[in-house]
Amino acid sequence: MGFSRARTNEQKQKRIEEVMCATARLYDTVPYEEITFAAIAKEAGFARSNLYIYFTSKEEILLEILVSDLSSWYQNVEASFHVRRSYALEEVMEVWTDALIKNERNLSLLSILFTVLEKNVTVEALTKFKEGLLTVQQKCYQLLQGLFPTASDDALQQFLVSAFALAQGLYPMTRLSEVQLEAIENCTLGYVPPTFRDSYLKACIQLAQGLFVK
Amino acid sequence: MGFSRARTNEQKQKRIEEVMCATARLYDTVPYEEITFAAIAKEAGFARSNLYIYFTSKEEILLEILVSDLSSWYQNVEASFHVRRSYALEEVMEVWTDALIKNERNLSLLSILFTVLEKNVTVEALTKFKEGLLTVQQKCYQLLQGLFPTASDDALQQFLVSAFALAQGLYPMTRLSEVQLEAIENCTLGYVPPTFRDSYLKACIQLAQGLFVK
Amino acid sequence: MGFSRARTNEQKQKRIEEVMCATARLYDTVPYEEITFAAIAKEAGFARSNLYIYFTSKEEILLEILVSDLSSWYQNVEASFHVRRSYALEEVMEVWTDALIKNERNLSLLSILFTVLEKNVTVEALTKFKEGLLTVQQKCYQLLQGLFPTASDDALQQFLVSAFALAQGLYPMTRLSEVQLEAIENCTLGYVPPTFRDSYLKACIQLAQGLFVK
Amino acid sequence: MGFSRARTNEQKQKRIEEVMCATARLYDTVPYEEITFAAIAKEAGFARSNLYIYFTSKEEILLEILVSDLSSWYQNVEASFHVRRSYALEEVMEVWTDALIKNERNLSLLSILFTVLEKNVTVEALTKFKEGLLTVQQKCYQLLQGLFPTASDDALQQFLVSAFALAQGLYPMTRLSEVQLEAIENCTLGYVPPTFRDSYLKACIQLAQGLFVK
DNA sequence: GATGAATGAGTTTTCATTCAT
DNA sequence: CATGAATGAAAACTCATTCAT
Repeated sequence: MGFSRARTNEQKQKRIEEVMCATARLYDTVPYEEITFAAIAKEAGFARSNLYIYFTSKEEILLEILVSDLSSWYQNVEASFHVRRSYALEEVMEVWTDALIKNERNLSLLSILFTVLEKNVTVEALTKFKEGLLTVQQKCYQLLQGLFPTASDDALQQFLVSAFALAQGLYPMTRLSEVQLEAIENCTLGYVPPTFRDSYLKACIQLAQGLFVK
Repeated sequence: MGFSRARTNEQKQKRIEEVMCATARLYDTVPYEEITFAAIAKEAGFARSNLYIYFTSKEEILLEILVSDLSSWYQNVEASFHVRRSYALEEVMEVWTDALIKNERNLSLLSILFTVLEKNVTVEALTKFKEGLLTVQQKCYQLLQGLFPTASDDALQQFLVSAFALAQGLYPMTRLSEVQLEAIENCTLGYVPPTFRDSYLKACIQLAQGLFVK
Repeated sequence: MGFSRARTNEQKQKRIEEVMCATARLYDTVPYEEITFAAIAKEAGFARSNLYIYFTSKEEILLEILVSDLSSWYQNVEASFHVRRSYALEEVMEVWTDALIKNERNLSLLSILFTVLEKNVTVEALTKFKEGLLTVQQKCYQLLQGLFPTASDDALQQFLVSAFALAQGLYPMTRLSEVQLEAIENCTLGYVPPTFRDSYLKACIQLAQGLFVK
Repeated sequence: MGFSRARTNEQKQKRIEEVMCATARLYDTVPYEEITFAAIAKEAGFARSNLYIYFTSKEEILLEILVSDLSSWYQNVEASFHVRRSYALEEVMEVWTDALIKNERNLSLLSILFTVLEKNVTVEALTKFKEGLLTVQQKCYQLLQGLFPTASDDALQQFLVSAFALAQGLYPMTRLSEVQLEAIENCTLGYVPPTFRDSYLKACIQLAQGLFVK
């Protein structure tokens, strides 16, 4: 009962997804350090040692989740532009931003991508991830190229890098834990944490101006 | 007795600095997870249990180091502008950027500030840190106000947030480990990692344009 | 049906030999503890669980290998004496020793036979092995009897036991790992590890003197 | 209650001895693979993690035990010869053999010294052990030199190596487990396991003849 | 105040073995 | 017969933390 063996490739794929789901659920509920193979196994409902068949570290799993999140984010963005007409810069940036906000886990994972996830992973796993990441990045590039045909290649690249870096840096400033909020309240100097949508949108519009400079 | 207490406090302060130095040294040489109370104690040359008198977690120590790094960064920036004359936006941004680059540990710590450091620390320690952080931030604000007197408060705040977020997000994209570099090389799609100075400077100049919009 | 069973038995025998070969290859290349059912299965190229049909522990496999090694060693020795003439004691011992040296794995397995292999094996497997071992031993006895017709039964038995025990004890003293060699070098007291051929030959000649005592 | 902290060096030494005793007790009662840090800790009555302060592997502990056993064996042998007179070869060998038999654990550890213990140990630990081993070996050498003044250096060395190798190889042939005994009984060919004292003594006397050859 | 021995909890990892297919 | 996913158990090891001195 309860547990059928993963025999065919599809079943195996299903197992992998079960692990990813369990990990994602954990990621949404407990702090990062509490995500261990033990916790994932418990959440997924199978033996810890069984996980080793599919993954070799939690970072590997999280990278897999991130690729999937990024892909669906991109599809979201792309879908918003299928109509054949030209868009104002502000419109484009709003779509871009709102698609990001739609999947918070995506933003959250991006925030620790280079500092945590990529630092604790084998070359093989990272190569696989990068392949996926660069694919999305390239699609973004082509999409922007279509939307802003007058922009130079360099400017587009520069925008992409800045827009991602900004998202990665800004997001954790705007999603604060209880402890962080309390600490801010305790401060004598006033501080109002930024809102992601507002700050990111404004900054992106500003950065996007660079696309139209000769 | 008053004298004795002062002497004790001095000694205490000296101890604290020794711990910070040792931790900073470790941070510069070993990966983050390898910084443990055991390692710090060994590096500082005294008993592990002794550390508990001064700090309760490694994050607390790193926050302390970060405040100090940020302060000296700000002093660097400020010192560059003591002359009484007006500066071009590009000039200001270059100084700002180059001062950041001067202390890489500062950038590195900022990159994990909100995602790692602030998440594993007591309210008390975080409050103390935030107090220091906000002080520096306010000084930055005032400095920029002096340099760009026509900019609105909101625009200045928005710039500050974006500029910091960008630094935090961009830096780890540009300082890659061996594994990261190897993974990139393995990829079929080409990818050239951005340079911090170049990308950051360009983006900041772009962001700073927002200071002059009505 | 009888044919089919025969065919099955042949296949089974082939499988067994594949396992033995794979294990022997492993034994020659990796340290003992790294020889696991997982490693053997991988080396042999079939499923781990499949091994359980043929063997129940790695020691069982190694015992099988050892019997085979011992047999071929004995054949080697015997073949050297097929000529109808009498041999000097020294000559006999040289042949005996050189045949041993020819198959190092044999010596290596003998060195752990009583201490490791026989301690981790079922009675059934051990019985089967002992049967093979005693057969070889008896042939040795008869060969020596032929070569030294004046020697008493007791003396021959005593010689055989000593000669084997000596080989088992001496061999590991002469095949040292990197770590062992380094440790020896580090010692303040000088130590030159013995050479197997030289030490064994001399000792055997000495032991064989006992064959001619009344 | 029950457990005072090891503060002074003597107390620390006492702890080390407690660990060694516990390990020795285990060695006498359970098969080798069952001697783990967990088992030793349980036997010694302290926390497993505490063991890591004193030792880093069970082999290290067993080597320590072996040095101690060897030393007491040597003292035993030496003490038997304090009288100022000359001894017959047979007498010497009897003393030598009986001293060996007195400490069975010594013989048992020697039997796995080169094949098991020395293979799973750090260079540092092994160096320390070898230092001790060579010291005993040298004393043996000098003792034999005194007893057999006409023997050449080479012959003495050769004898020592052979005598030790023989002990190491012979002992496990004579101390058989239940399983081993049962397997022998099951065999169609008869086999009577040798007795250590008898076989070793005879072989040693034979080997010692080599001391008087020019 | 400083020390370092001692602890307990926890994680990672691997193995032999089973069992459904 | 053969497979390989799944399991449970256990080993090695490390860390933060406490506590007697």
